[in-house]
Amino acid sequence: MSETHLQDALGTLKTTGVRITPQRHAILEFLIQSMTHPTADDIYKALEGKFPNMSVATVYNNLRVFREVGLVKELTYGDSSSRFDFVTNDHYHIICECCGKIVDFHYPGLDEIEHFASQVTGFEVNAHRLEIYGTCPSCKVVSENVQ
Amino acid sequence: MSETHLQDALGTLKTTGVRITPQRHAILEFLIQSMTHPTADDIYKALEGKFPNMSVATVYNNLRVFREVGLVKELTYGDSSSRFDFVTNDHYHIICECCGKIVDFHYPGLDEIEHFASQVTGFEVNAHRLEIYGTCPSCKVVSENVQ
DNA sequence: TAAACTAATTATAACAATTATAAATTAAGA
DNA sequence: TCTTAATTTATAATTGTTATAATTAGTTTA
Repeated sequence: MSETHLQDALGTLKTTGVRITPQRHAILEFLIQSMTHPTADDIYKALEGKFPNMSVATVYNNLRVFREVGLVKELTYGDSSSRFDFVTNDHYHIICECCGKIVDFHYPGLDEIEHFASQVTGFEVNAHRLEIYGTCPSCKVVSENVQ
Repeated sequence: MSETHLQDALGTLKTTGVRITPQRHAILEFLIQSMTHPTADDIYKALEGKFPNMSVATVYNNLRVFREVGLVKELTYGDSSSRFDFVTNDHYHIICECCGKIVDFHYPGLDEIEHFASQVTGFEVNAHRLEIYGTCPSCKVVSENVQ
């Protein structure tokens, strides 16, 4: 399954005329198999072993390229650094305010609110972003024990 | 109306034991009357005339204080710097991907999706964040003329 | 009202994420 | 294989934000 994702992604690069370098291959592979929505630095560190000479700039450059061709989504939260998410089918994120964990969940599109906003503001709507914030099960346990 | 907001905000500061300084007064005033969701630097520049000696740190410190007492919301988008929004009643934002304009609109809460996410993930839900992206009316006109 | 205490401001330096630059390298088509 | 333009690397620069320490100013208490 993730193998198919990788093949699809490489196909996308080919058709959009983006060269497939070993670094790009590795970054994509890591993003696909990673369930943790890594930061640029996470990716850099994870690939240090395979590419001892890789520059941080390469990671940033390629994440931008991937974003531009629609393979990757950039998630910006309050904290300093962006997180990157390989785009598969549409899903939303729920984020633990205690430990920062991000969990995916699926939900039918919010067409209604998009339509409403478009009516009210006169904008032409393209997309939306939704996140839910709360406390994950394991942090809940911890906070109960503290009390 | 915005006068009331200011009074309410000052009241909140008083009850939470946060000192009301001229700088804080001015930052709040600016945030309330501003319809543009300014960055910290916008605020700093706007108050330069009134407070020639004010430090950027003061702006950041106070925005953090305001956020902590719930007067202000920090909005982080892809671009480098955060934007700050005086919290009135609940509203959402629609953002123009062309010119960056942010427009408020009201919509009933999305309790259903919060509840759903909570069920599916086991999180305890606190809040959510929703933004709509699109093209604002004036940018639409421009892009039509270009074609 | 004055003194004392504490919080806030200022100026500055430090930091960290990201981007720009230029030289060296390399993927991919002819 | 050769050529060319894209990519990588190494490094420096930039920028938003935070930390620090000294100064200033609100607030409380006597």
